[in-house]
Amino acid sequence: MANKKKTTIKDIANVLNISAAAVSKALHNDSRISEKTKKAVRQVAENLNYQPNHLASALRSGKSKLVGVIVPRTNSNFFSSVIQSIEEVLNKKGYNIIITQSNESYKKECDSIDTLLFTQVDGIIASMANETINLEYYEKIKTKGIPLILFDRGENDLNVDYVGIDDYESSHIIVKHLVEQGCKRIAHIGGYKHTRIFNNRIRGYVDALQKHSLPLDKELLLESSLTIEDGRKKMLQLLTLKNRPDAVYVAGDYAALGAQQILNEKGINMPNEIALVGFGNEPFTSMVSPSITSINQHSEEIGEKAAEAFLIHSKEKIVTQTLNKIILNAELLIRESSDR
Amino acid sequence: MANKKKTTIKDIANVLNISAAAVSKALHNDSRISEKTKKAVRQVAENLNYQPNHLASALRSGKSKLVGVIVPRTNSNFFSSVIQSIEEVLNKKGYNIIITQSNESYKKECDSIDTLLFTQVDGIIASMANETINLEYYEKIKTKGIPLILFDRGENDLNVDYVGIDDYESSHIIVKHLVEQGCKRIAHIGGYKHTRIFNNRIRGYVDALQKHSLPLDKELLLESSLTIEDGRKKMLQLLTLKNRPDAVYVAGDYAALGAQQILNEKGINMPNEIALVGFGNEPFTSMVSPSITSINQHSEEIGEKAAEAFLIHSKEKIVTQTLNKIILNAELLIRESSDR
DNA sequence: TATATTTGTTTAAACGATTAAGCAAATATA
DNA sequence: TATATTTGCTTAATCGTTTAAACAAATATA
Repeated sequence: MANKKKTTIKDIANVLNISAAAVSKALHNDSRISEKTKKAVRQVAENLNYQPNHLASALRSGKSKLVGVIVPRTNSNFFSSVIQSIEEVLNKKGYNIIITQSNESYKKECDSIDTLLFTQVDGIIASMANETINLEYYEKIKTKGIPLILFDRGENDLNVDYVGIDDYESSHIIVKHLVEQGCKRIAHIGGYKHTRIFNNRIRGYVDALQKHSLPLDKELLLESSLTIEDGRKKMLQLLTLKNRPDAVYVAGDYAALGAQQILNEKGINMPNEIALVGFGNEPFTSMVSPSITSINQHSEEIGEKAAEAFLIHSKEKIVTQTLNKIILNAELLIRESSDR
Repeated sequence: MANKKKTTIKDIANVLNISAAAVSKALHNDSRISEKTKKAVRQVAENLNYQPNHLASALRSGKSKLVGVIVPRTNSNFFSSVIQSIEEVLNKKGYNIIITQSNESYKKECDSIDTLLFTQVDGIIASMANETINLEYYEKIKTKGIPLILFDRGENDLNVDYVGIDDYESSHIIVKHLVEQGCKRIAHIGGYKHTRIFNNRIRGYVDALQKHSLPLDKELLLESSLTIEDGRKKMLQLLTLKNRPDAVYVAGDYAALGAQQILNEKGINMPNEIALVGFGNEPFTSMVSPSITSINQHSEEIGEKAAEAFLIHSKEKIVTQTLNKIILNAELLIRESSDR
C-alpha cells in the first residue's frame, strides 16, 4: 500500500492549475493569496495527504525548527522531567527536540554536540557531564552562532544563559534544618569540586556551618562521584571515624541511597543516630524506608525557563549570547530520614 | 567570532579551481576521483572547517540518516539502556537517533510519530505506550514505506519486526522458582491484558500453575497499571483475602516496589510469609531491603538487535515489512525477597 | 595506426520548499 | 478620464548537496 511518491506542493499546484509558489504561500496564510485559493489548497492538501518536506523548507529557510537537548543521562527523574517540560514549551512554538545523552562522558558529549550541529539544530539546551572541564566544544556552538542554554550543570566561563536552582542557598537550608533537629556534627558527601553546582553546595555547606557556629571538620567533608556505590563507600568511611557525624548531607540522591543502605545494613537508626539528607528529590527518596529528606529542584520550571530562554534568543537576527542567569528557589522536602 | 557564512563544497571547489561535483565525489571517496584531488579536497575542507550540510544532502539523497526512537518514558533503566545500545550500533553506521517519549499516552505517541515523520527519519524503532490499542498511526509509518521495528511492547497485528524477551517463558521460570521455594498460593499482579507482553505473562502464569498442579484462584490474579501506587493498592487487596497468597509475582518492578512497601509497613516477612518477585531488573530492585527478585530483560541486547533489524531493512530498495520476531531468553535474578 | 576503454573531471538537472521581483487585472484616488 | 494602488498570482532564483550524463584526455587493445 506504500504510496510510491510523497505529495509535494507541486502536486497540489497541478491539481489546482496554479503555481507551486501560490500553494506555498496559501499554506503559510500569506495575505496576498485569496481566501478562495487558500481554502482550495488546504482542501487538496488534505485530500492528497500532503506532509511538508521539512528538509526542503529547513534548507531553504535556514531554520530546522529542531532544538538539541544534551543531558548526562535520561535515566534520572530530574532530567527526564526537565526534558518533558522543554518539549512541552517548544512543541507549542513548532519546534521539535532531539535528545542525546552524554552518559557523564566528555567524549560522548562532544559527539553529541557534533551530531546536533550536523543535524542543523536551531539551538542547544544542555546540562554538562560531570567529566566536562574543557569548554572548547561548547565554544564551538557559540561560534556557530546558534543559541546555547545551560541548565543545572553549567559553567560561568561560557558566558551563556543558565537556568538552575540556588545551590549555595540550598546547602544553607539543609544545614539549618539539620541544626534545628539538634545535629552538631554534620558531614557532607559532596560532588566533584570542579563542577560549579557541587562547588556551590560545598561552599554553602561550609559557610552555613560557620553561620551556625559549628566547626568545620575536614574529615566530614568528602568528594564523591555521587553514584550509589560511591555513596556506600563514603558512608563507610564516615563510620570508621573515631568521632562519627550525627548527620550526613549528601549532594545527590543516588549517593544518599547508597549511604542509607549502609546505615540500614549496620542497623544505625535514622534519623536519631544519624540524620540523612539527599539532593534532587528522585522518586525513590520517598519510596525507600526510611524515606529520605531531599531538595526539590523544580525540574518542570527549569525546563520551562530554559526553553523560554532559547525562544527569546531564537527571535534575534544576530544571536547575542548573554550571561542571563535564572536562579530558582529550591524546596526542602523533610522526610523520615531527618525528621526527629 | 561567529563566521558569517558556513563553508560549502562550492567554497572548497573555488579554492581548488575544480567543480563542486568533484568536491562532493572526493569527499565521498568516489573511485573516479584521483587520489591527488581527494587529498587536496580533504585538506582544504579541514582548513576551511567544512561541515557538510545535512539538510541539503538529506534532501537530495532522500535519506536523512536519522532514526526515530519512541519509548513510553526515558525515565526507566530498561528504556534508557535500550536507547543507549541502539545509539551505539547506529552511530557506527552513520545514523543519529532522535528520542521521543510517549509518557504512556496514546495521544503523545501519535504526536511523536508525526514529529518523526515530519523530520524525515529513515526508520522508527518503538515500544508502545500502555494506552495504545489503535494501530492506525503505526500503519501510517508502514504506508510511508519506512522501516518500523518494535521492541518490548509490540503488537502481532502490525506485522513488523519485533525484538523482546519471551514473556510467556519468563512466567514459567518465575512460577517454577516460587514452587521450588515451597510456595503453594502464588498470586499475580499483572499488567493490562490488552498489552501483548502482559497478556503473555498472564498466560504463562496460568499455564505454569497448571503445569505444577496448582489450582488457579481468580482472586489471586489481578490486572494493574503497574505503577508504584497501584502496586500498593493491589497488594493491600491481596492481604484482605481470607486465604492470603504465600507468593506474589508482579509483572513490573515499580508495582513490585509498591507491594514491597506495603509488606514492609505491615511487618510481613519476605520471603517467608510472602515471597515477592518483580519484573524488569530496575536498579532499585537490588537496592531496596529486602532486595527484590526480578527478571533481567537484556536491555542492551534488545537495543542491539532492534538497531540491527533496522539496518537490514534500510538496505532494501523497497522496504519489506516482515514479521521477524527476535525473542531473547530472560534471566531470573534471585534476591532476598524470594530466596527462602 | 585506428579504435575501444578507462580515467578524471565538468555540466546541469534535480531534491522540495521559500521568496524576491514582476506583472496583469481589479479597484481606488485624483 | 487618467493615474496610483491593491490584489492575486506567476516566474525564476535559491538553499547545498547529489548524481546521471557528457566529454576530453590518457591509456589499452586490436
